[in-house]
Amino acid sequence: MRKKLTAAGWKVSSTADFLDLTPEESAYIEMRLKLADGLKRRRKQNRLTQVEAAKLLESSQSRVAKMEAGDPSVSLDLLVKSHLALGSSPRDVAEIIGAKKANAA
Amino acid sequence: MRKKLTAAGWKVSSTADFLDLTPEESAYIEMRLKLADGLKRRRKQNRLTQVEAAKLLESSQSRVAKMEAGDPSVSLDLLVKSHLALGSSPRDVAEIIGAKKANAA
DNA sequence: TGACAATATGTCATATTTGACATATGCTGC
DNA sequence: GCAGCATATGTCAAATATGACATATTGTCA
Repeated sequence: MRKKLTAAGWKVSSTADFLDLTPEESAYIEMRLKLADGLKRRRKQNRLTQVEAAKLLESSQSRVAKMEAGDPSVSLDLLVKSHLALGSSPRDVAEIIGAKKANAA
Repeated sequence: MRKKLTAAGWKVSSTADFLDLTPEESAYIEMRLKLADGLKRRRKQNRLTQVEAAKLLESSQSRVAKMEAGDPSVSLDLLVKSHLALGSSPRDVAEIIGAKKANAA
């Protein structure tokens, strides 16, 4: 599997090498990836499966998977709302966005 | 004019008294209002009119007005993208979100 | 190996968001 | 008063996001 993340749809490694994106575009995508990552961590903290989380969020397992993958079909709105619904405070969200990197481990 | 903000569409005073919203809902709305407010400040720092900002953002004056008003028809995506396009860094965005209040003056 | 749970991926009808436009209101200086 | 800008509000067709569903992949435990 290696370090081939290529976060779905955008072909972006969360490390650095973007394609030909403007700084704003990469900043935007990095923010999304950080939120996506954070969401997965938050769900696991709560010891929920994607199915259970989906129920809480009144959504579907597939969409939760897409959220956590940073899929382009997921909006910032949904990412942030999901964070709040899973117990993140606005300050938590701010910290996730402001943090240095999004790497998973 | 007084302190009657009632941020468009949602009937929310940015001070405190929401209607019957869940904590997550009010947190979400507060985040939006902070970003909306911050966007107006950012635009003014850059000494742009809404028309000029709209050109930069490849949008329209009316939408810029709605963004700054925190209109429900504006998504978090658009608010954040606009911030980045007007020169805010992700850290700036994080600070705006994490800040205590959104009051205008 | 197989069975089972968790997660991922693809598609689609519906719902929401978009830029654009018209038009209204406000705000200065005359 | 009335130009002239700047900002606000309402509407709409086109674009995008949504939950739901089917199906595929990936574990993991025996």
